[in-house]
Order: sequence, then structure tokens, then C-alpha cells
Amino acid sequence: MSSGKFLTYIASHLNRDEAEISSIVASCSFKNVKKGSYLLQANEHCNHGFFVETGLLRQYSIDKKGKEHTISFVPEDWFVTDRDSVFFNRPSKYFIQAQEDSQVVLIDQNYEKLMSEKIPNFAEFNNRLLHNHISQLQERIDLLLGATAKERYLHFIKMYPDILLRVPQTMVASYLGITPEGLSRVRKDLALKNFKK
Amino acid sequence: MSSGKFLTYIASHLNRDEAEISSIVASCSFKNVKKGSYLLQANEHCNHGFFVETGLLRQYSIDKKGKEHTISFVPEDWFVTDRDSVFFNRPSKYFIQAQEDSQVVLIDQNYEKLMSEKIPNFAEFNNRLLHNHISQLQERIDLLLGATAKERYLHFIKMYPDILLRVPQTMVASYLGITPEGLSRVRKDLALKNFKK
DNA sequence: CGCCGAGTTGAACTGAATCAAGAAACGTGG
DNA sequence: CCACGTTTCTTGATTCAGTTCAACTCGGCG
Repeated sequence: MSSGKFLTYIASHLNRDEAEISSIVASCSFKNVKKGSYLLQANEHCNHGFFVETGLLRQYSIDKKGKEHTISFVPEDWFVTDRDSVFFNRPSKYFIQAQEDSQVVLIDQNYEKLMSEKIPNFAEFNNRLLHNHISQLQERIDLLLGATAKERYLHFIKMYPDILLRVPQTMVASYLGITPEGLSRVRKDLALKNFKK
Repeated sequence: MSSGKFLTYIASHLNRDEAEISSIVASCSFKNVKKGSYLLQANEHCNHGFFVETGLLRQYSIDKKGKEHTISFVPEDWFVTDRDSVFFNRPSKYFIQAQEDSQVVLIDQNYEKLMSEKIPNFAEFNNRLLHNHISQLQERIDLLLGATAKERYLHFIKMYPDILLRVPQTMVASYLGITPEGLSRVRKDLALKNFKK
């Protein structure tokens, strides 16, 4: 089983030759997960990062009222983890579930340590990931505070056009913070507007 | 002008003696800001972090519809910056305004560099700040997705009981994502409930 | 004293949720 | 390859939380 995308991803983000780091990358473990199975469940301690080689993951929580909130969709070439749980060693509030049959790279603390020892600019890279994450969370807050359901939907399809085709709408709804019925109506509305023009 | 709180804060978070780092801290600059004046305005590049010695700052944005959204309140002993703008060198979307007459410590990139050279565990400390920030943003998203206005208000007064007394309610409302009238009604409702019991 | 910004209250309105029912799409086994 | 059951999506009727707009109160402060 080859470490195709992950190797390329890491090498390019670290400005390193693939050859130079392939031995390090080779030492990390891969996992095949079937659609519907979990890489993390709420109340477990998250002690891995997950890089998606192929397939699609979804990270979500379930609130006290029993409602699902999708935190993020994680397609190929993306990375996901519960930073809060990993860093502070707290039980996670989130589920990470395979939305399609997927192949992922598991990245644990030892592995991170190894990386940061062997590769000087690894810390800088990780820092960049953290800052990206913050930007993205902040943007989502801005949208939740200031945009209507329709605006949030339009923003979503602009940012992640392919996701819509790969998951049930009800999950997109739970990402946007609206009900499935609500999303259905938003879409109907937009379809009508486009038709009229 | 002494660097009281900042020195204590940094020393304790870095597990260092105050004496040991006081010379470094002494080299950073202080600023007095009057109530209403700005440390950062939208479209400027943010190139400082701000540590509040005394007083209270507020970070907020103004959306396309002209509505203010309060991102955070920043009282004594807290730190604020626009990570997105600093790290990616992008124009900021935010205002940082003094809500009371305040004294702040300015922390610029040179200063950070100096710190990370002289103090081995500075990077770790900064990392912790980033992770805290992520946790806090994530929690806010959870609340916006899953909690009613009343629930968000109750959470707010539990977390930041003093803030309510120091700023106009309209700003708290813009933090919670509701209108000032809406907040007024939430409070009335809670007052009635407490009275009846 | 009179003004002014902050907060409150009421009435009408609206975006989105809820509940319930039907239609379409999907995958699984025969 | 079709038939069936399950899940997903749509649509309608109703309800509700929260907004909007406008009027009014209150407490400072010049």
C-alpha cells in the first residue's frame, strides 16, 4: 500500500524532496475504513490526526437535544483531528465517521515528534495548519452571526461544490445550521430564481 | 511605567522566574488608549498582539449589511490579536477598540522572535494559546448551531459575569448574535422566572 | 432644566422550525 | 434485472423564536 497523496502533501508543504522524507512517511500507519464506521467517537480521547488519502470523512457532534451538528467534511488531501482533545488530553465531543469507503493515514503524537525532530520546518507547517483552522472557524462564526440560511448555502456551494454531490443533503443542512426541510426550500427558491431569469 | 501584569503572566505561563525574563519584557512597548479609540481598524494590517494590563478592549467586525458583530471582549490579563491578519499578512476584517481607558502591551513580530530565541518553551506557550483559541471558537460555533438566544445568554453570564456590568447591553447582544431588544426580552423573561420561584 | 443615549415595551412581521404526508432515489436480495 | 423496503427529498400547514419599527421611560450630564 503506497503513501501517495500524503507523501506529496507533506513534501510540498514542507518544501522538501519526496525522497528526502519518504522514509519517515513510510513509518506511519494506514487504515482502510468502510462507509459508516468510526475513526473517533464522542467521549473517547482523540490521539490521532487523520489524513484522507481517498474517500470522505465527516466530523460531527450531537448536542443535548440530540441534534447532529456537522463540524466539517474531510475529503481527499485534507487533514482532520480534534485539536482540543489531542492537545489538552480531554475526551472528545466529536465523532469522525467515514462517509464513503476511505483510506486514511494515522498520525499520532510519536509520529509528530519524529517529524519535528527530523524536519526543521515542521513546526512552522503545523503552525500554518493551526492558523488556517482559526481563520476557517472565524469565518464560520461570521456567517452564522450575519448571514441568512440562503447566504450560508450559497457560500457553502461556492467553497465546497463537490461535497454536495457526495453526501445526503441532511448532512449539509446540519453543517449550515438549518433543518433538511429548510435546506430543501432554500434550494427550491434558488432554482425558481434562476429559472425566471 | 511598570510591566506588572504582563511580566507576571508571561513568567508564570513559561514557568520562568520573573527576574529571568524581566529584561526581555522591559524592552516591549506600552500604550495608553482612551475609551473609544482604536488599536486596529478594518482593512489595516494587524502587526501586533495586545495584552491588556488595565481596562477593557472589544474586537468586532461590521458586515455588508452594516451590522456590528462583537468577536470578543478583552479585559485585564487577556491577550488579543487578529491571527489571520498577522500570520497571513492580510488586511484585517476587525476593529479593536478600547471600551474603557486602557493600558496595553504591544507585542510585535520582532518581539515574538526575540522571545522564541531567548526562551526555549515560548513556542510551546504560543501553541497553547492557539489551541485555546480554537477551543473557544469551536465552542461558540456549537452554541450558535445548537442553543437558543436564552441559552447563549446564560452561558455568557456564567463565563464572563463581569463583562455585562462594564459594557452596554447592545454590545453583549451583538456578541450573542441577537438584537438589543431581543436581549432585553431574554433578560426580562429570566427575571420573571426567578421571581416566581 | 432639558437633552441624549441606553434600555424597555408593544404590535406586527418574518425566516425558519416543526409536524405530517407523499414522492423519488437507492441498494440489496431474489 | 426487477421488486421491495429503506432512506432521502420535497411539499404543505402551522407554529414559534426572534426581528423590526416605533413609542416611551429612565438616568445621567451639560
